[in-house]
Amino acid sequence: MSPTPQERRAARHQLGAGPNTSGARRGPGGRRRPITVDAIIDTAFGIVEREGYEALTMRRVAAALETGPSSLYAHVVNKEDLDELLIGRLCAGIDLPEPDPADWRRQLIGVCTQLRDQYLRYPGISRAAFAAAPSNLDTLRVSEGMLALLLAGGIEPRAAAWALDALVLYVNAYSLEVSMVNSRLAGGEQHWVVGREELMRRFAALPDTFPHTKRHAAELTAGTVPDRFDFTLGLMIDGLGGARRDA
Amino acid sequence: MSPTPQERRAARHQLGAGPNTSGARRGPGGRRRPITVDAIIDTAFGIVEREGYEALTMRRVAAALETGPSSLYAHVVNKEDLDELLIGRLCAGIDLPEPDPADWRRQLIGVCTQLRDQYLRYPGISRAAFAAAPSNLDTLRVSEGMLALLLAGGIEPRAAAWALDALVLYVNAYSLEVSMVNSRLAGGEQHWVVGREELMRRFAALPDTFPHTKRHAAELTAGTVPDRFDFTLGLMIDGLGGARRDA
DNA sequence: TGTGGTCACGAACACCGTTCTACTCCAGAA
DNA sequence: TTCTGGAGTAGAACGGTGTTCGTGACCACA
Repeated sequence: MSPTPQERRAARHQLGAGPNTSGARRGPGGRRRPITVDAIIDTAFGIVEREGYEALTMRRVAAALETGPSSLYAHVVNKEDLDELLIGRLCAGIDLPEPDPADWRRQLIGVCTQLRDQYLRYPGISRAAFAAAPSNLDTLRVSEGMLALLLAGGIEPRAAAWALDALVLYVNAYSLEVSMVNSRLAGGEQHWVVGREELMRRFAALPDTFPHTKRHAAELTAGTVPDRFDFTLGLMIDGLGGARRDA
Repeated sequence: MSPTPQERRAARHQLGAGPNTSGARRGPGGRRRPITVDAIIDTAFGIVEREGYEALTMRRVAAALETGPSSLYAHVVNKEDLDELLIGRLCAGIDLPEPDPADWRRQLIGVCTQLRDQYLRYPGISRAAFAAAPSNLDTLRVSEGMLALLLAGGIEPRAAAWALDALVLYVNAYSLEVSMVNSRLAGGEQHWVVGREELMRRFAALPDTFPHTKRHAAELTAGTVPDRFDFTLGLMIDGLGGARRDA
């Protein structure tokens, strides 16, 4: 009766009319809490939050659940499937505002910032977001919300659709890069990632083949990381100015 | 006398004043061509070009060189190091135009397009570009060239530096996503990636919770993939309009 | 001719995702 | 109450990964 993992995955991509099957069944005697998809997702999130996406392994999840790796495959098709479930739940937690035509830019930036913060909370998970198919219902929900904001801002539908793609892609890429740099800063003792002042010193010490990089070493290394995020989002959204429907 | 792989890596990041050591040493009797860093890079590129970045394995490279995996570690520190070498050589092949203040936008788009085409020629290799440190001299050369174009366009240095980051990040992300979709289209027989018409049909069949996605299914799936690339680049570069130095 | 050092390579270690197969345990039928 | 079937669990194993260790061959030079 309970659907096989493959069926659940299909439902996730096709139509959300599934019965949801949220009744977490457990034995009355409570001998040992049975493995559920939700339990798998929870422990997976815990691992990623603590040790990063690189550490997210089927074996690690199974060990945290005090079982063997093979037990997971009764609930999850794949590691790829697990990734998709994680991205889905992450997207499900995003607040989508009611579009306000007078404030759509700030609203849009707010959604992107929520996404970024969630991605950064689980370092490296945006790598899984790259692989997530666009037909997943949870990610589609976020896309729909962002599309609504763009349309409320009077952006022409075709430009809105393409800008949506660009924004989502940038948020993913930004989060992935920040996560990678952070993890290398934390993990390696004497790794190749260097601090800002060291990077600036190194830029200034470059040969004369790099005149602009040398001269503007200060600007190149200036600004906090979130500053750059806001800057780029502004860049893209302001670039949409020419694509207004009423223009 | 010949530098250890670690020393070569350090030289790659610190100063390009190294003697280059391009003399591919080989035995006069020519019993068997010795393994060189260049030979490793060449065969690695071949593998990625033919079978994608996922197939790039130390063992695969070693097998193509008719040796064991451990033989590579005398010339290359790591797989990460090999990745960096690949990105470096790829960047070394990029043509950087002499900045023309009247044509800097087209020139900049041209450089980005070159990067994209190289990334797409070696599917999935942009994943390695994400991990490449910005202190690599070859990637720095490309950054320098793009920075020169932005400055020639009269963009304020700080905005130019941040826009540079944003552009490079977007090109990487775009290439990675396109590569992933392509590989899934080619590899899986009945995979989850669906064609455009099927995706549009599925969008149109969504429940009423997705009104905008339903209504604009045509726009959402319209346009070729390179069209979207040019659109986003234009978005970002046009958004720079307000950051002109002379404005 | 000897010798030292560089390089190559087979074997092994610890991991990974995934599958096969046996086994437990409980719900429902007789 | 007993039997039976099936769902869920788990151990062992397969083929793959990056990386290291120790051994061995080879060539340039003293």
